Amino acid sequence: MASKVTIRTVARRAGVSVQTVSNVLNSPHLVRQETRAQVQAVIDELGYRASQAARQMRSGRSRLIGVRIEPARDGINGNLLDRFLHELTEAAARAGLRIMLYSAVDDAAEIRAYEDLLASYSPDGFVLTSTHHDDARAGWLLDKRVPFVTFGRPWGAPDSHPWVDVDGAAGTALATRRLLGAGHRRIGFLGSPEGAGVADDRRDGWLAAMRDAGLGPAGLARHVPDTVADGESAADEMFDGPDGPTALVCASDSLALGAWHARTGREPLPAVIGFDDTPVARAVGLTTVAQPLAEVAQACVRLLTGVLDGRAPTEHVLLEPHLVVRDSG
Amino acid sequence: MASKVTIRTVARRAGVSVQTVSNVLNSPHLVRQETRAQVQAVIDELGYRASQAARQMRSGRSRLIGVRIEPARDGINGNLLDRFLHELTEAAARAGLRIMLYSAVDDAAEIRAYEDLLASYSPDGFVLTSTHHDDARAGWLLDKRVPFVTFGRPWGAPDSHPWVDVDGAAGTALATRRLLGAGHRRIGFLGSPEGAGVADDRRDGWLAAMRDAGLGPAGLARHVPDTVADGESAADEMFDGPDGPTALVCASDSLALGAWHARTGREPLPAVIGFDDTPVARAVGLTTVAQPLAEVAQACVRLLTGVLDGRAPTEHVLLEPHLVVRDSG
DNA sequence: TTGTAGGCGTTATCAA
DNA sequence: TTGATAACGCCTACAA
Repeated sequence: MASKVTIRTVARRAGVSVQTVSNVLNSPHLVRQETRAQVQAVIDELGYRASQAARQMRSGRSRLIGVRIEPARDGINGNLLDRFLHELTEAAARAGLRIMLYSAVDDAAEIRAYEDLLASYSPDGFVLTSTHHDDARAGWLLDKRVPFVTFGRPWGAPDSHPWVDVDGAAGTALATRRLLGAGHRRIGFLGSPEGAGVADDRRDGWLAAMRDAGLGPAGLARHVPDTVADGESAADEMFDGPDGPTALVCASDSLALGAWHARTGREPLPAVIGFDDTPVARAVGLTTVAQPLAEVAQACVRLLTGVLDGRAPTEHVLLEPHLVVRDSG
Repeated sequence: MASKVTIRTVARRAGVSVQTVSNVLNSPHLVRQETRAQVQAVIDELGYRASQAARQMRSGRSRLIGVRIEPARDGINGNLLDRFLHELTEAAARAGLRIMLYSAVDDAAEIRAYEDLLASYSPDGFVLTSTHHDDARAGWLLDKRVPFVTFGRPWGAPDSHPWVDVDGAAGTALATRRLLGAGHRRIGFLGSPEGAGVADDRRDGWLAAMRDAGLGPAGLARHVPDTVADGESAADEMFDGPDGPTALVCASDSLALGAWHARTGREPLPAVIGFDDTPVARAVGLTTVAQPLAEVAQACVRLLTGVLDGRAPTEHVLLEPHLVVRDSG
């Protein structure tokens, strides 16, 4: 292993003081053009990079972002967060930040992870996913004045931190309007249990689009646990019922896949639209609502760096989803 | 923010020197039982944790593991690495290690990422995934004496680093024997192009199982790019051909899903078995070969910590996959 | 068994 | 515009 290149190595080689090298890196405007170029050449030649550990000791900033990786649940929807993580890693890298992973099974465990991480690696901030009602995490971080952004609105809580989210209601409205345009009138909605922010948001988009079209939604909505099996049995019942729907807007690809199974063999074939554009949707040819994950990730990084730089502590971003049209509706 | 708790805070509060606190943490056996309990009580009370930055400056160890997160490709098989990442995060945490993410599009970019990371955050080691022939990464790391483990054998290269892998041949043999047991005789194999280690390995298992059963594999193997569309058209051709297979062992769930589409409507219905137990397989009811990812992750951590502690530089672990039986075969 | 001194590599302060 | 010096928090010698 080549002996370590430190700021001193560079300084000596360039014939300047270590402070000058540090300035070239952190405050280039303080250094004379000529000196700067000279020092930069040595830096490039030696492939010098400042040690994060030393830098952090002095500056207090780790350039680390903590992100939770969830245990693989259902596997269909969980995939969404994995794709988000990919995008976030790249967006963070562009801002000079690295992602550090931790796992936790619930809010309380996640808060313990914060304590642990903050006291040892001291990440500069966190990106939280899957916000929900009575979310204990935001309050804790706010209280400790730890910078963070959430992917997901602060459901039912005041707007006291930066967040990025995708307009779920706009997504289901998009899906509903497409089905209306195709001539459907009895368009059902299949979602997860009411009370969760995301679930209600997606239902409201369908509801609004139906009402805008002058249609009554009576009896056309069902709420079941977010699994393929529950989706299938609920869709079967809906299709079988009197005045059953001819098309179904689903709040997730898991439910939509259940509905996709339930519709086979029926005549005429009911339309089904899912949500999240997961690999499963692509694989079976399910029309679905897609979230702009790359944009979400970029916005998260932008808002978080904003907070780190002491700007705009409660800005937020709401992005529009779009429809990916395949065979099912 | 509560003012920072350092080793001095703890020392003062416990009425001992900082050295004693450090010893309680790092060499408890040097400290008298009574003193140790006393100091530990203060540590717990204050929630003290040693600063990684300071610790790393002294000890040179970051307790960080670098892991590449790949751009989401096909989405079906890429999911495997995401699940592995979940397991790895947890296994690493149990060993007091944290995962730091980076992304790279090819070997060269990944090596640049190593240089970058090693010079700034200096992770203690790396976990590499997706090893392949002429893999430039292992050689580079070996040369720089950077500790690492691979999930994947050193295909075609000498056994000069620790690795963990799943026996792909055993997996396809398992699948083939199941089909043989169900009475099939013309069992085809659908895999990705030959020459890649993983691809050949999985083909060999099918081949061996066929020969063991006294059956000739002539004309029963096809190799196409690893996508659903290629899988579908190849499977269609195979099923349509003279003496076409009545069952298909596939080297991935992507190919198997293609075959799953191709088989519908045929009489009798051909059997199809996939590989990797991805969410898509679960969703459509595909029988598939599952890799023990939690065990792989644990083994990776065990081998890597072994290297970090200066032990067993070339140990390796080959794990057995198992069959997840669903509807398709 | 406990305490003291020094240094890891960097950046902020201040002086030149 | 540049340079010397101190300090961040910890751990390893070494001394008591």
